[in-house]
Amino acid sequence: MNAIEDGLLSQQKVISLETIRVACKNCSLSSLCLPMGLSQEDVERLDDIVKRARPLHRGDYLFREGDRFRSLYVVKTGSVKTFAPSPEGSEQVLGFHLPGELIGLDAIDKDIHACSARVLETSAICEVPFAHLEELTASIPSLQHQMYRLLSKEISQDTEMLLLLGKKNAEERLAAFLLSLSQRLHKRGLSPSDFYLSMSRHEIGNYLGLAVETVSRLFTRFQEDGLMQVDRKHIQLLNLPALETLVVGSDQGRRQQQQPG
Amino acid sequence: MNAIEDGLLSQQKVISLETIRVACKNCSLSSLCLPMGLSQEDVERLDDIVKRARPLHRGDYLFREGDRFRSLYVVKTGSVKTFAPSPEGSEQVLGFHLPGELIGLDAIDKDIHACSARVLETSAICEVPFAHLEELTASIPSLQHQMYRLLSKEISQDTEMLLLLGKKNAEERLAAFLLSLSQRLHKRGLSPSDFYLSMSRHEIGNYLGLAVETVSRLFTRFQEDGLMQVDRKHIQLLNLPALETLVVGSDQGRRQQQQPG
DNA sequence: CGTACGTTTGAGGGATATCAAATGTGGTGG
DNA sequence: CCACCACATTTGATATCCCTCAAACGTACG
Repeated sequence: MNAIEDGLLSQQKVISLETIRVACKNCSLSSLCLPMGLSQEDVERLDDIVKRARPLHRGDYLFREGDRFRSLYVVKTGSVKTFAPSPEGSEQVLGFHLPGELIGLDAIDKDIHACSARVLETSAICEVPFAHLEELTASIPSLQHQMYRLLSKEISQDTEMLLLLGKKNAEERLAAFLLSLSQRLHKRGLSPSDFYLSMSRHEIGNYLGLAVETVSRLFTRFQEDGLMQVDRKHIQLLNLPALETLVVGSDQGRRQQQQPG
Repeated sequence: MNAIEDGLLSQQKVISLETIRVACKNCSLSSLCLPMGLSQEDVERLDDIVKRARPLHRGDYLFREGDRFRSLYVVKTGSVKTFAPSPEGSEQVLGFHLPGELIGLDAIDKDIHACSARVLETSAICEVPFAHLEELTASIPSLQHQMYRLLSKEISQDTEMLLLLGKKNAEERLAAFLLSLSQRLHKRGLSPSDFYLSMSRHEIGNYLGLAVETVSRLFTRFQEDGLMQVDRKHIQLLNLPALETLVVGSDQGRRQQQQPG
């Protein structure tokens, strides 16, 4: 289960690890290399279009807002944040991207990047020229389906985030954030309860729609409550079930619902 | 420009209105029927898979959360809301869908609907069986590209909404909501400044992450300020430029930004 | 015509932003 | 290696936006 995305495995027939290994010989795009039903040949075609990962460093840009859209990017190791300029200077952090995750899908429509992507720590990133990928998907139906699923999944994730920002209070938001990181790292075979944050408190707050101070206070509180151990960027989640309970909330963390017709 | 989506026309070579008319003879999916480069034959193939619009009434469900995913839906006339159950009873309104807009893209990934779609007023809705559409896109490259763009566009829209919920205050949110409706209606050839709201104040509040009372008070205030005329569900926007100014905000409507590395 | 519900308006309180300042940390240059 | 600076984080005090509670009113529908 290590380097493999849950969602991609589910609903798919079992395939040999060999197939995966070959497809990922570039460690290129675990998200894309799993479309089942690909022949060895197809897998190699997919692999061929992927540019090998080059190491990037903190602060480097994958692309900037306004750039022409050319490629998707897959995080191999490290992490990346995407953010959009809010009118007038300030920014909205749109997401943090961990190993195995795809960046740039939102730019297909306009053919221009509407957000910027910046590397948070030394990272290895693969580039997938979209034009090539698109050609390939036209001739490999299962790959096409995979692409639809990836795009659709991105929409689902945004939807979840909308729910978070629209309905959750500060406590629930931070708990959800921590659990999300935990689960995503776990999928990649890393520890779900012991990890380093590559982003600042400021960036976390921005992402969650909270002030830095609120984030800081919550970290302190969570620690006091025995939910986690915080040491600078080093995080240890001591009570995952409790965090999950927090996220669900008593459902009255904030605001109310609407009624039928 | 009437029944045609801006975004779909842009970046596309000019085509004859005839082509569009044919493709839309079902009034099926104006969002999908515009992929340029389709032969007359292709257009007919696309058209054939679309089930004709049937009239639905307020409260009818297009699908419910948990339903197996089979089709996308295109609003022909009327309006639809989508909403997801928040854990424990309450709901989060995810979106309001006006004529020409597509519903259901988020369900492709899991093959199960994660949200419900409910008709807000008597509406005509077209159904597009996704399996058929997918087959078709495999053999018509430009249609495939169109699908990618539609999915991508959905992501961009969610992203914008994230920014709204994360960074805007109540006033800015409502102004943005009104402008969004205005612009989308305008695209469909309807008045951008005079329309009826098919959703309740409650639903608007839920969607925007605000309490009903706040929405109501803001309507009152906007009216006092001469920005709009409100009579029950009937809305007249009297000062679109001023609303736009409101949306952009002085950029300090709420919260702050993060800093570089 | 009555009941239910959607909307509006008012009063008050609470969650979280904002302001301010102390402390901790990492990097730089002397 | 230390002094220094910039900045990240934490902590405290205060302000404010918006939610919550409450009630009146309007409207729709049986």
